[in-house]
Amino acid sequence: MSYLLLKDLFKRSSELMDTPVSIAGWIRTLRVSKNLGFIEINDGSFFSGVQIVFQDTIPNFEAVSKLGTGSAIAVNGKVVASPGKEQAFEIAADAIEIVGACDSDYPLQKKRHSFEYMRTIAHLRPRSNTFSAVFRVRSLLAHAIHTFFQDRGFVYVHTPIITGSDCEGAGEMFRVTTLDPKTPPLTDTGAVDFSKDFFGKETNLTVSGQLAVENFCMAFRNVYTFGPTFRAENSNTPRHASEFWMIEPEIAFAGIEEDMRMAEDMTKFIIRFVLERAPEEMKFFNAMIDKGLLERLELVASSDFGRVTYTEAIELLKKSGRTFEYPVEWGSDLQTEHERYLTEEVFKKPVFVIDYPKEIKAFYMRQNDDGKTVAAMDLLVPGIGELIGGSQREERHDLLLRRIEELGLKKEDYWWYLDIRRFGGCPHAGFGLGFDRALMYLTGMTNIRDVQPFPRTPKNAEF
RNA sequence: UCCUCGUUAGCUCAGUCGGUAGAGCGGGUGGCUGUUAACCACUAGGUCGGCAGUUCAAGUCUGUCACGAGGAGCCA
Repeated sequence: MSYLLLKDLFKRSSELMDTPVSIAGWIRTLRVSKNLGFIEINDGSFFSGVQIVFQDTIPNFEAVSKLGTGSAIAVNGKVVASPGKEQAFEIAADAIEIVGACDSDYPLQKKRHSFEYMRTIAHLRPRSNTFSAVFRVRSLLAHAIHTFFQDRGFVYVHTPIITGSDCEGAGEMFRVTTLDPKTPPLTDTGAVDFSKDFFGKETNLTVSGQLAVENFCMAFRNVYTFGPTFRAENSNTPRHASEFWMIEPEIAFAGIEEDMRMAEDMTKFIIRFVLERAPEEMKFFNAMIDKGLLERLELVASSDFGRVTYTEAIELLKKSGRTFEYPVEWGSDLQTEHERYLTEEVFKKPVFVIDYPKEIKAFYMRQNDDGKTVAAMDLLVPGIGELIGGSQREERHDLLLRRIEELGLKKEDYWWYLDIRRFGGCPHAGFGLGFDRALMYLTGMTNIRDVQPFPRTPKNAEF
């Protein structure tokens, strides 16, 4: 048995007019009077649902009339022009099969629910308009990312999810172990003996694929990793989750300029890709979630991104005459309020801030000739602030080693990372983009928990 | 982790000065031949987040814990 997807029904509606079709989906709403009724079903393949009209001439009229929202049905019928105002066509049903009835305590109603409530029914929320649209766009955005890089010859690298290095340096990690927490093996000094653990050493879930992807970059030139990352930080904000996806491209024989060009091209590409392929969803977000969304995305997709050095940015902020909650001073990191001022009020478009003080950036970023700054870049965009963070990597073995020692890191932990600086090292650069945050930016959704299918946050892993 | 605000019917909320609880939607039953969050009538449904305290009396005041949301920090 094969049912037409509603996506295809809508695409081919004029050609299918007055012809028989079979469709299947879940009831969104049902209205019935004495001897005719209306059902709207949606199968998740398309933003809109389709209206089914049924008369008491179908054999199970009584049973169908009693169905509630959420029931699964299959319909044989004919595509006909609709006299109603809300839709161009509808399905005149010849037969309706009740595939799966829905208990009366189905929690999704035909009205607006709060996002907070929807999070408590994460197994059902993809059946609602907003979440249905969010998760179709999420899938599309992943497609866009892969298309952008694959079309440009990048090699997709599956960097490990379980890592043996605790040196990725980006926050608290989740430990991976098969040891019994009640009676772990102990060393002579009483510490847990991880040499007896599954991998023979301490292992964790990855917080970033960057160090691994840099190695592959030294073999394939242009690579990217796109996968889940994990942070055990107790962050309780609408922008943080304990599990999230990151995109991390890395390019060899290239520097910060090429890195920025790639970031700009990719940002514009994914926006256009989603606008073109999910116009119904994007219109819905613009109307119901975030009124300025389409205008803002069009602006970003069509403008040349600005450039400013960190030092210049500090000057601009100091001269702004604005009082910020956090003081502006060379050497301290830009706060969200500073970033938004720069991109929204000074430049009024996306802007790269480059050449940050080395003290506030990671050890692997390439030192500039001034000895004070590193070749780092952050992409700031209106409405959200930082979207992408990247850098040219330090390819000079001696300088990288010195930086590791300055920061008190253990060079033994980085032996393989340092090795690629000895065995044919070359200038290379890359960036990281939080996939879920990019999706928030594209949809106007303001909480990361509402763009992830089953979000993991502190104290929440119910689903 | 810190600060602020919340938690009352399945959902969204109201509840006055402290005096034993209300609406809309949803559910159930019935009605209706073109509906669009259909409509109309009837109806069931509550340990007011937990625990302690003040009081003759607590949904209402106090303390505390849990959970949720927003802001901050950390960051993606």
